Amino acid sequence: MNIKEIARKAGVSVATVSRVLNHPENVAPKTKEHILKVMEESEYIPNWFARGLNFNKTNTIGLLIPNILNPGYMEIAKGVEDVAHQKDYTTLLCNGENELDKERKYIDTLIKRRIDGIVLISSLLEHEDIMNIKKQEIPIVLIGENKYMSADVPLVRIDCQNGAYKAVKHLIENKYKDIAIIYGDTPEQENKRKLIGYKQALEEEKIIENPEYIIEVGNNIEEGYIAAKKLIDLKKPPRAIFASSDLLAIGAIDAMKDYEVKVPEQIAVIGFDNIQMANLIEPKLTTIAKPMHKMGVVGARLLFDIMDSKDNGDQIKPREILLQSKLKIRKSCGHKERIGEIF
Amino acid sequence: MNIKEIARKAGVSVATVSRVLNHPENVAPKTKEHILKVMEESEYIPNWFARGLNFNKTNTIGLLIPNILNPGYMEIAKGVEDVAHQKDYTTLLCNGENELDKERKYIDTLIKRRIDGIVLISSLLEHEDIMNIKKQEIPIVLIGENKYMSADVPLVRIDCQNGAYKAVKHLIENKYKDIAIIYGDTPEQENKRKLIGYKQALEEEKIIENPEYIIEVGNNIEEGYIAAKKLIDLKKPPRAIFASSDLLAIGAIDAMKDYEVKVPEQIAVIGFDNIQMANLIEPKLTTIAKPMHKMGVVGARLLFDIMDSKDNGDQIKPREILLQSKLKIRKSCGHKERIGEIF
DNA sequence: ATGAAAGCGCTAACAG
DNA sequence: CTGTTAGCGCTTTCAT
Repeated sequence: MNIKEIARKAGVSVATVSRVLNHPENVAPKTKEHILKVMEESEYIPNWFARGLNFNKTNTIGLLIPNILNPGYMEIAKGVEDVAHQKDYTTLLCNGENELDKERKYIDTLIKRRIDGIVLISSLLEHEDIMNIKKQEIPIVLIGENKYMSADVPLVRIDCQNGAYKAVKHLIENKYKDIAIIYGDTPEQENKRKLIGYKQALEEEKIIENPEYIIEVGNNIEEGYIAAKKLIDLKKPPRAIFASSDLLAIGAIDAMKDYEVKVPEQIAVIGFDNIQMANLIEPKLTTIAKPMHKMGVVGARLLFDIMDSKDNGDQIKPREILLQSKLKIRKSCGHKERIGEIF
Repeated sequence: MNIKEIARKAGVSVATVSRVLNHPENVAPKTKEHILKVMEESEYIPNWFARGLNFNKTNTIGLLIPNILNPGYMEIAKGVEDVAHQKDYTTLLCNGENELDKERKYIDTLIKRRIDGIVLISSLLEHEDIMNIKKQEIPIVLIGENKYMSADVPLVRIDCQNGAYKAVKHLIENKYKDIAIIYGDTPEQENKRKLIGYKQALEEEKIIENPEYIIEVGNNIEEGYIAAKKLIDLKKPPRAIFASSDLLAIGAIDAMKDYEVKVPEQIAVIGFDNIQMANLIEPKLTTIAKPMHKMGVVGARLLFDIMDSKDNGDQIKPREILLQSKLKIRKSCGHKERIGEIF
């Protein structure tokens, strides 16, 4: 069933049929009605390719994420999708699986399919890959700390420094002074920022940094465990630990359990990320929550802004949008207040 | 950059260029090399729409799932994606959000985009929706218990009856006899099957059913809690509970904690689904694990089979594929053996 | 082995 | 307000 047949059945020209599809205001109401009815009856669906060939637009954006099984990333993805869906765009979700090759292959696919824009979440792509995309004149925005970063690509990210600062401040407000940090996220940039935030908070309170209290590790539960063990074994162990990720914090708490150090009575632990698990372990983990969904929403909006301005031919300069994280008070820092929880 | 320009640059006709893309064996090696080089230099990317317009094929399948934030569904999705990706197909992931309207809208989008096949996971779609898809001659397969089910649409699902049977058998093997069931998943079909499996196991062991031990509820933590409370309060409480979902089991365990009933010492609890949380609560939940990823893989393979046979013009009759679940022994049933866990 | 040309289904400029 | 027609970029017969 194609436009020609509809035209024939309706006794009009293909142009008129096409018009009711694209500029219905330019068609006489009566003819329009009639054609619409014929379309309905014939269950006509305009050929996607033929339209695309004319418009050169797919109404599709590509979204590359590192891991679709990670609910955190999917929250961002949902944010992107929500915006896209509302604008009648379809989202092509690509699972890079944290492998550069896979990511590259997906980008190729996206370019081949002539998607209208790309959102990259924490991707491993390098300068040349990004340049490839830009060469195709495909609007692009990065969400989260990507491996490649520069001022010429728009970026939405979390203010990790401030997040870390807030975390440590919270510890201090709860009368902890001997505060250690276990840090070591990928990517590097975030690490540094968190460390800076930590130092900033200490400094502000005139607490002198203790190098023994600063431990850099890889980002997983095991290393959190090991690091915490080290801290416990110090001559003068800290009274509180700021872990730069919930995974590390969970590892740390695990170590405390094994060595019978009470959390938070003897040592307080605060994490970062607010992963689901944080609310399930005992004691429930106080942590810094990142606005994942919002990142997606803001990133997608930014992308659409760029796409629009590209359509209008005006130049838009790449922006960096900084989103703030939020302190989520639970039990692991012994604070009196508590957020209401499900069970 | 289009085929015409390449032809001009290479000093050949567009037909020849097109041939090196589609039937390279029909082009003289030398010309081929040359054209390939020109393409490379010009960074030529064939127009997706123009090709589609000729081939009438998108190399894309649609995948509708109820909730992208649910890692369980995403595991299935990953299975589908893995197969598709390997076959050089792109997957369009649609987040139905458990709303019929949204699902319908997505299906429309998919049909409009002329995707080559559809995988539906636990969808709410009804008979007429499915018929709509079939009318377009789009191959389709269902994964999991969908609202609409009939023998004329291929289906991949879990053998819930056997899963329930295995769960109850496990309890019996651990010397429990007074076994209650709390059941109430969506969708209905699964419920029934689990109840049947439960009864089957009891019967086999000549255990007489106690109607007080059979409680039907909605599928959430709270109702699990309430149901467990009821069971505790019985004159003769059960010694073990089979919950038809981990959510219910977790609610039940929660109730036990509140009313100081020891799990598994006083009452054993077994769940169903093996959600992530099952491994995080205390005591770790023994449960029935469904092969989610495999469901996706098998479903996708089935879809590609159908698509292939459609291309070849041969008829394939709809099949139902039944996948088995697996007992995951942890702590909540007091079994001696234990599966090794991460921490 | 290669080229000319028709056609895939639709849109839009142009003419009326 | 509507019809005619020239493309959009590519594939594929049919010649040569």
